[in-house]
This record gives sequence, C-alpha cells and structure tokens, in this order.
Amino acid sequence: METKAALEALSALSHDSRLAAFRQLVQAGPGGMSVGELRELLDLPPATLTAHLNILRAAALVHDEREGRVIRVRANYLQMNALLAYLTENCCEGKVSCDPVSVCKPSHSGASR
Amino acid sequence: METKAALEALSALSHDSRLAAFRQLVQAGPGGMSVGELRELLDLPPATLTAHLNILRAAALVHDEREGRVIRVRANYLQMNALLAYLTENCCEGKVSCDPVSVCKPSHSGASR
DNA sequence: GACTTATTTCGATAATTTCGGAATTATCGA
DNA sequence: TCGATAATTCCGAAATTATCGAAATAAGTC
Repeated sequence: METKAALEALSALSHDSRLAAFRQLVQAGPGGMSVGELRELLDLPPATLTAHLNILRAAALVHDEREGRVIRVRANYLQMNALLAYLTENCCEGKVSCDPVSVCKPSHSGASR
Repeated sequence: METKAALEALSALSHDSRLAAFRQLVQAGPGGMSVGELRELLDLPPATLTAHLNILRAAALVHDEREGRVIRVRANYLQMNALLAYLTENCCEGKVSCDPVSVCKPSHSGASR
C-alpha cells in the first residue's frame, strides 16, 4: 500500500459515523450488512449515510454489491490489513518483533451472505 | 481504547505531514528523533511542524522529552497497538483468525538514546 | 547580562469537510 | 405502467482544520 491510499483510508476512518459504520461491518463479517440496516443502526439521514459510504468506498475500505433493491456492503479485510501493515512498516528499526501484520481474514474468499 | 481516543488517533494520522512524521518515528524506534531532525526531514516551517506535533501529542501517538535545548519525540507503540486492536475488535463475528493484535513493542521500555 | 539555538504560542487567512433536504435513479411486485 | 421502497446525487451554508509569519519562551554558552 502506498502513502496516498493509506492517507485516504485513515481520513475515511477519522470520522465518528464512518468509524462506527466500518466497525459494524468488520464485526458483521463476510456477510456484511445492507445499507438500510446500517442506516437504522447508526440512525443517520440517507443522504448523510451515503456520503459517508462513498468515502469509505473511495478508500476501498468497503465493497458493494447490489442485491435487488438492497445494496449489501462488506468490509474489505485486505485493505484493512494493508493499512495496519503500512502503519507498522519497518517498525523499531527492524530490531524487535515486528512481523508483517496479519490480523483478520474473511473466512473463505467470496463467501456469500 | 474507547471510540473517542481511536477517533482522535485516526484523525491525527490522516494528514500527509503527520502520517509521515509518525512513520518516521515508528521506524526510528525507541530512540526517537529530535523535533529539529524531524523538521529537516519533512521540510516544514517550525510553526507548522509544532502544530502537527501537538495533534499527535494530544492523540497520545507520540511522547515528548526535553533534552537540554532539544525536544526528543518518540512514537508511542502502546497507543499504536491499541488503535490497531480497536479497528479489528471482534473481527468477523469471532469466526476466523482474529487474535488481538500484537504487532510492535519498543525493545526495552524506557530505553534512552 | 547578552547572544544563539530550539521550539512553541498566537492569531489571522485560506482551504476542506460536514450535513441533510429535495430531487433523482434503480428495482421490484402487482 | 404504476406505486412503493432503497439508495444516490446535488449543492451550498455552517463548521472545522490547515498554514505559517511574527512574537514569545526555554536552555545553553560566554
């Protein structure tokens, strides 16, 4: 991951509602959630939620898939892990335990609902 | 770590110069760097760098210590790890490999230059 | 004390981000 | 095709954040 992408991901996450949304999705796992479920949980006006989702999307922190009238959103674990790795890169002059971060993977890639 | 602190850390890191500064410090290890060294590396006017450092300080992402005329700044690895842990908390409904993050520790706490 | 270097605070201007109502697009079922 | 539901785009006022010169503070040297 290069700096630009990391910055985009970090600014995306540096907002109350977006951080909450992302964490909900991370905890929801590979099944993700619909925009509507998210909207209800976070209690935001639709336009506001969409604006936030667009920022998370642009940062590639979430994925989208339309399922009929509903849009299903999922956390992008690869991008999340890439961000964590970026932050800790070459940590401590390489002298200490600084393995490349490997934290969370979606169970089987492409798992559906 | 609670949400408020995580948010503060994320916004602190979501800026070009601050991210660069923090990563320099992470890579510098427990020895840290002086504000002056940082200023030269990042090529920023003193007032601007101080403003950024104040934000990283408020977020507890860095520590300070005055050494004579110089101020030595160090990355706060505990806070960094807490942030990573916060982001991945309860990842994937606990179904997959989601161990609490443990990424980087300062070699011996309190090591001085 | 006078001088030098290191860093911070102040404060004013400039740039960016946030919010959300209203209008719009997409999909489905009848 | 019509009506309902889901989600998005548009856009501009309000709030927040960034930038940095100039003045101030801190510490060391002579």
